[in-house]
Amino acid sequence: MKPFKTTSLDIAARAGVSQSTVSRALRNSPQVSAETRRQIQRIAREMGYTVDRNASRLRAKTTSTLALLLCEDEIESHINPFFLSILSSVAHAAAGHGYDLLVTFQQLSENWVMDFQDAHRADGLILLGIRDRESYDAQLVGLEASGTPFVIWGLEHHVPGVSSYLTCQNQESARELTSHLIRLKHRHFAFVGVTSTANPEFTHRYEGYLEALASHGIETDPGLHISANSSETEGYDAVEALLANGRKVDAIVCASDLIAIGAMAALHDRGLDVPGDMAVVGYDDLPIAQHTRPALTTVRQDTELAGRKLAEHLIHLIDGQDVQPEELPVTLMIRQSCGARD
Amino acid sequence: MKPFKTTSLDIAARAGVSQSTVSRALRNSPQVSAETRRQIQRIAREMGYTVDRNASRLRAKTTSTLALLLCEDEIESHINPFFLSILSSVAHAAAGHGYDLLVTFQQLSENWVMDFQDAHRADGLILLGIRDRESYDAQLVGLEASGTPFVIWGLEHHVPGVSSYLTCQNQESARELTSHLIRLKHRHFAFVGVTSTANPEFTHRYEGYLEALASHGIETDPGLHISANSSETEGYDAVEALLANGRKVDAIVCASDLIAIGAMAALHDRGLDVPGDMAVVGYDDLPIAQHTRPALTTVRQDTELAGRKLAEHLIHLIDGQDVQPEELPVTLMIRQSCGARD
DNA sequence: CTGAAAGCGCTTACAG
DNA sequence: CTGAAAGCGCTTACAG
Repeated sequence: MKPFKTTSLDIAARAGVSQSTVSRALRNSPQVSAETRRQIQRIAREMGYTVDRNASRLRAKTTSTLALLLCEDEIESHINPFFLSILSSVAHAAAGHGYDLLVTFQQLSENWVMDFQDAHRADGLILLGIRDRESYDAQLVGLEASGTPFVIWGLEHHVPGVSSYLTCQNQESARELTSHLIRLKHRHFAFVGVTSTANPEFTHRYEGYLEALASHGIETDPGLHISANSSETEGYDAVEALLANGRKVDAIVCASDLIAIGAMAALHDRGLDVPGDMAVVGYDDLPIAQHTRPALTTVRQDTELAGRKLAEHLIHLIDGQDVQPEELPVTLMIRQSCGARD
Repeated sequence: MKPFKTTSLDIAARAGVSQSTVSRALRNSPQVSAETRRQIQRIAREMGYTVDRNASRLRAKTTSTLALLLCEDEIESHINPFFLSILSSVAHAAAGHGYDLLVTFQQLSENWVMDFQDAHRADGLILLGIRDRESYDAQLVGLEASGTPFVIWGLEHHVPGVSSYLTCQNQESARELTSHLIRLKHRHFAFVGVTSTANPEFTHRYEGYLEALASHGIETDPGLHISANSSETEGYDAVEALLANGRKVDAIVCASDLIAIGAMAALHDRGLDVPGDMAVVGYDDLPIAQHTRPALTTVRQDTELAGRKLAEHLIHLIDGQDVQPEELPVTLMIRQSCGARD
C-alpha cells in the first residue's frame, strides 16, 4: 500500500555521492560544496524525499519537538479560549522554527512530569493553564531535576538556564482600568475573581485594582471581593451573591472576560442595566468581548505575541541560552460596558 | 546536565536477562513468562525507565502519533471555539490509546500534504476546519495516493480502507429547529450562512431549513438568504444587509452560533428586540450560547463524542480495519432567543 | 520461554 | 570537501 520508502541511500546512488554527503547536504552543512549541495537538494526534491525524523532524532539524540501542556479543570471542562488562542500561536511559532508541537490536555490531578522526563518525546515543555499549586510545585521541582527546559505562562518561576516564565502586565493594567472607571465617576466597587497562590494572575489584577482605589482614597470592603474561577457560570453566581448581600455597588471589575460575561448575564436577569446601573469590565479581550451588548471594556493580551515568545524562549533554553522572564505589554480596550462617553 | 539515560540494556543487566527479553516484557508479549515480565516491569519502574520512542518507532516503522490539521482562514485568524473543543477531545482520546497528538494550524493556501507524506511524523491525519475546495480536493487525492489514513470532519469523503469522515445530523436538525420556529408562529424567515461546496455543513443546514419551510407551505425568497462565514463580524454585517433591504423578517436562522452572536449584536444596535421583534437561532451550542442575553437557541453538537470518534476511526484505519462514516446525533437546545414560552 | 544477532535510517567523529 | 564506518536504542525474525 505505502509507496517505496526513499532513503538517503537512494539519493546518494542517484547523485553519485556517499550517503554521508547526502546527509550533510540536506542539513546545509558548510562542509559540502555549494554545487554538490544544490544538486543533492534538487534530487531529493524530485524524488519527494524527506529525512526520516525518527532515525534522525534517534541518532542526534534530539526530538525537534516542543510539548505544550494545557492544564484544565476537571469540573469545568470547557477550556478558556484565551489559552487556545495562545496554543494556536505557539503551534505557528514552533512550526516556523522547525519544531513539532505535541499537545496534551492534562487533568489537574495527574502526574504529568513522569511522561516527559525520560520518554524523550520533546526537548522542552510549555505550561499553560490553571493549576493546583500543591501538587504543581512538587512537579516543577521534578522537572527541574530532570533538566528538561520549560516555560510557564503566568506564574513567576525562573531557574536560570532551565526554566523561565512569561506573563503580562496584570497589575499595572488592572490599576489603569480601575482608574478609568474612577474617572468615569464610579465610586462603589466590587471585584470578582479568585485570588490565591493557584492564580497569581488574578491576584496581581486584584492588587492593581486595590492600588487604584487606594490612590483615589476609595475605601475597600472585603465583602465586595467575591471569589470566582474563570468561567461564565462562576461569574454569574458571584454577581448573584454580590447583589444578594445588598451593598451599594456601581462598578464590577472582573478578573476575566468569561467572568464578566457571566456577570452581565446575571445583571440582565435582575433587570439591571449595564452600564447605566452598573459598569462591568473584564480582562483578556476574547473575540466575543467586542460582540456582547454592551460591548465589553477589557484589557487586551496579545496572544499572538505571547505564543510566539513562549516558543522562542523555550527554544533558546533548549539551545542552552539563558533567557530573562518577560512581562508583555497589554492594551486597554475601552468599549461600552464601563459607561464610556460614546 | 541531563541525567544518565537508562536503556533496556541497563534493565536487562539488573534483571539478569537479555535485552530482547526486556523489550518483550515491556511490550507485554505473551512470549515472556508472567513472573519474568512482572519482575522486569518492576525494575523498569524502579529505575524510572521508559522506552525511547524514537528508537522504538524507527525500528517498528511506526510513529504512534496522530496528526491533527486545523485549517484556518488567514483573514479571520480567530479560530472557531467549536473546533478547539473537538481538538481537546481528540487529544484526550489519542492519549488514551497511547498515541501522541501532533497539532498543526494550517493556512488554507499552504500545501500540507507534502509534510505528512514521507516525513513519517504521524500514522494518520485528522482534518478539521474550513477549506478552499479547489486546492483541498487535489490535496486529498495526494493523501490517498500516499496511503496515509485520514478522517475528515464535516465533509463526505470516504475511500474504504484509507479515509473516512464524521459529521453531524446537519440537515435533520436544521429542519427541526426551523420547524420549531414555525410552531412558535414565525412566518418570515431569513437564513444567514455561506452555502457552497467549501462548506457542506452550512449547505446541509440550509437544505434542512428549506425543507421545513416547504413542508409548512412557507415561501422562500432567495433575497433572504445572506451569505456569511462563521464569525460574529460576518453575522453582524449580514444582518445589517438584511435589514437594509427592507423585507419583512421575524426570524433569522444562522448557520452557526458565531454568526448568531453577531446577528444579535446588529439587531441590538438597530434597537430591535430579540426575540420580541426578531427570533434568532444558531448552531453548535458554544459555551457562550447559554450566557448571551437572550440565551441562544441552538443545536448542540457533542464535541466530546466527535473528538473521540475521530481518533477512534483514525486508529482503526491505521490498524487496517475499515470503518463506516457516521453521522453523529445532535440535540436541540431551546433557549430564549427563539421566543420560547418561558 | 529466552537469547544472539541483524538492522531500522540516519548523524558524526575520524581519516584522507 | 568527501567517504567508510560506527552506533543511536530499540524490535523482531531466527534458532534453540
